[in-house]
Amino acid sequence: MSMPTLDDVAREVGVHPSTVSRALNPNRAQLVNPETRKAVEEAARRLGYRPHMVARGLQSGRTATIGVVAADLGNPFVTPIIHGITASLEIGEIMPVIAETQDEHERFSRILDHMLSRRVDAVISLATRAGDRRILEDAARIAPVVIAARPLPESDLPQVVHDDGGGATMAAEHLHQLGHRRVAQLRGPLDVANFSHRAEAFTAACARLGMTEIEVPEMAAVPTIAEGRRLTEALLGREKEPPTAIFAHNDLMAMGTLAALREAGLRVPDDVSLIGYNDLPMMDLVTPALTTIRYPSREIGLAAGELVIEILAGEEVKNVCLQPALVVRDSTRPI
Amino acid sequence: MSMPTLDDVAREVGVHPSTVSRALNPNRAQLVNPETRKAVEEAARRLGYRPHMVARGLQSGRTATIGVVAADLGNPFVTPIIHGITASLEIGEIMPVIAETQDEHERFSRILDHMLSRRVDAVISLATRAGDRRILEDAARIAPVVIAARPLPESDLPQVVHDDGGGATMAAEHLHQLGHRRVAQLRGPLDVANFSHRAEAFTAACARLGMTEIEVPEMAAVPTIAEGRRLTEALLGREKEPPTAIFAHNDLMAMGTLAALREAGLRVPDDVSLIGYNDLPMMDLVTPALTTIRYPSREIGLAAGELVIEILAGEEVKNVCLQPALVVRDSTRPI
DNA sequence: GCCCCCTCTACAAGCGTTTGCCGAAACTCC
DNA sequence: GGAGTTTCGGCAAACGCTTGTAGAGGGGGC
Repeated sequence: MSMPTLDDVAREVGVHPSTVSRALNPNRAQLVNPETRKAVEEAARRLGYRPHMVARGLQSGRTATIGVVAADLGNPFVTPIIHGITASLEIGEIMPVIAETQDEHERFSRILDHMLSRRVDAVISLATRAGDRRILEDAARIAPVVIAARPLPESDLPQVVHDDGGGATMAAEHLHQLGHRRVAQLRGPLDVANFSHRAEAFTAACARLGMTEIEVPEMAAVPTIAEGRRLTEALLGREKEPPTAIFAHNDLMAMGTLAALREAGLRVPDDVSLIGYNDLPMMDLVTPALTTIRYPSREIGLAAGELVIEILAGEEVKNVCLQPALVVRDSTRPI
Repeated sequence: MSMPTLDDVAREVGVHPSTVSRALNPNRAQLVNPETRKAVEEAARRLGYRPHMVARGLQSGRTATIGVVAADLGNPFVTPIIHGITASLEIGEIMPVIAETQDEHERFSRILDHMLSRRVDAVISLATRAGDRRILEDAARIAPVVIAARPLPESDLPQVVHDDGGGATMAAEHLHQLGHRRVAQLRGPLDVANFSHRAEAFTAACARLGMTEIEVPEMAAVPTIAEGRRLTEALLGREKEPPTAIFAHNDLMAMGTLAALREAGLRVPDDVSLIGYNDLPMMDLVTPALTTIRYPSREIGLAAGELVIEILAGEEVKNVCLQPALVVRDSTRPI
């Protein structure tokens, strides 16, 4: 169960541990005689020596580890982001350490503490909410923090985000172009910046385009299928005449809307057009195939990983903002 | 950027670092005078002291970290498992370190090496293939290894798996009960034990129930939507008369089958019944809603995490085998 | 009043690396 | 052949923490 150390290899070869260390370190290997080096490598292989990254980390201050804070790994939206992160990190042999906040502030704080304790080389927050600003900025004084997926407005922290306002505007324009004039949006929790941006931009676009936005006073606590259903039911219950189109702040809620509309005897897109956000996997397979705004999840993850690598290399970095794209399928149609 | 250490706190209070260490360690705190302890805690808080887990890990040999090896985080099948793992690990304040093999053996081996180098306290392999037996058993001599999701047959390593044979049998029986007599299965890669078990059990059940199994000679390299489509097209191309029902080894392939059948002008379930495996999220939302065998992903993850905790606590553990369940929806119907 | 015991804290070693410094040997050059 | 340079490798400190040991001081029992 216990693994050989540098000392063991050194004893085997008959040299000093520091020599072994040098021989095995590509950057310093030219400091040792090729023959010794060969002998060391040979012995290391024979004994099955593996560097003790923990010891190295203590000495060097680097753990080749980054912390990834997600809100909820059960949400199909986050996986592709993490997938992107691990893909870009692989080159640097960095591995992500993952934790979930469940969107609870206190838990977020604990996780950040924990990660700093572990001396991760950097942290990527995918779970940022408006109220988390303080703890994130505090953490950033200890280790580099990258904000990804959910923006933190007006912050100096490096960010990898997406033009949520642009996406919501696309949605509004698409509906307008199809002739819709009475529309509604189902909002996600507004302390997640993506949703507040979407909400504002959509409302602004409605005003600009002369569409009537039917108020849906409530917003989702957690933007899930169940919440989409609930909000839709509330909307239908309140309005004598439903809107001709609904913009759901994400695809999950859109799925709930679909179910609620169906139950209310309304067909999509014949009676009501529906547009989502994110373009989750399989959204082309539901019926009707969902018109949505594509959110570049994997690319966000990739960019976040690359940003981290640049930061660790000491480079000057700039924020990244990726663009949405309208994906027209079958859930929207001309009025 | 540099954080206070035990020494800093000790200096602040005017005691020896070891006293600080004890004062801050709940298990040993009764060894120090309550007043000193109070002073220490106070100073630690004031300075923003955080224990250096790396140093502690070097000393204690424990990193409170486990390695999770997945094949591909892009596959919606694995996320719920990881979700379950992090949920169960949270209690022990253990965090998972994640890497992806992309189902490449060489990469798997590298990752395992890497994780052992990091001195993870244990490894959970979600990416096991038949050819990985050796490296896993070697690794298990260094750190506890738990096999989850994909079984490793006839191994002494602790496993958290699922009765794939039972699930495939359920599928066959369901089809038989609906009156189907000519059926086919689309197989995943057989060096992943789940698929070989499903394949064997399905074939056996067909024989037992007197159903004709139409051979699909090829199997998927990677069981994706595209592969499902490809296999289905191959099947349709070869057979003058298609089977009346198809069992796809997972839902992803089933989605591909659905598309291929539709393109060939065959309706599901009217012309061909289709049953998948896994019950991925949203499979109830596609059209037709997919009949499938539920795979308890989250529970597998939870159990794997719990198993790790027990192993680390030195307890004797036994394998876990969870049961599948038939989920009947709209893609199968009586002939 | 002496001894013993108990409570509390200090000391130091050790976990496995890395790395600056120094010395020994070998080589170069005239 | 001697001075200077290079090459190679050993030594030891340091990274921040835990923990066994030991010692100082105080209290209690007789």
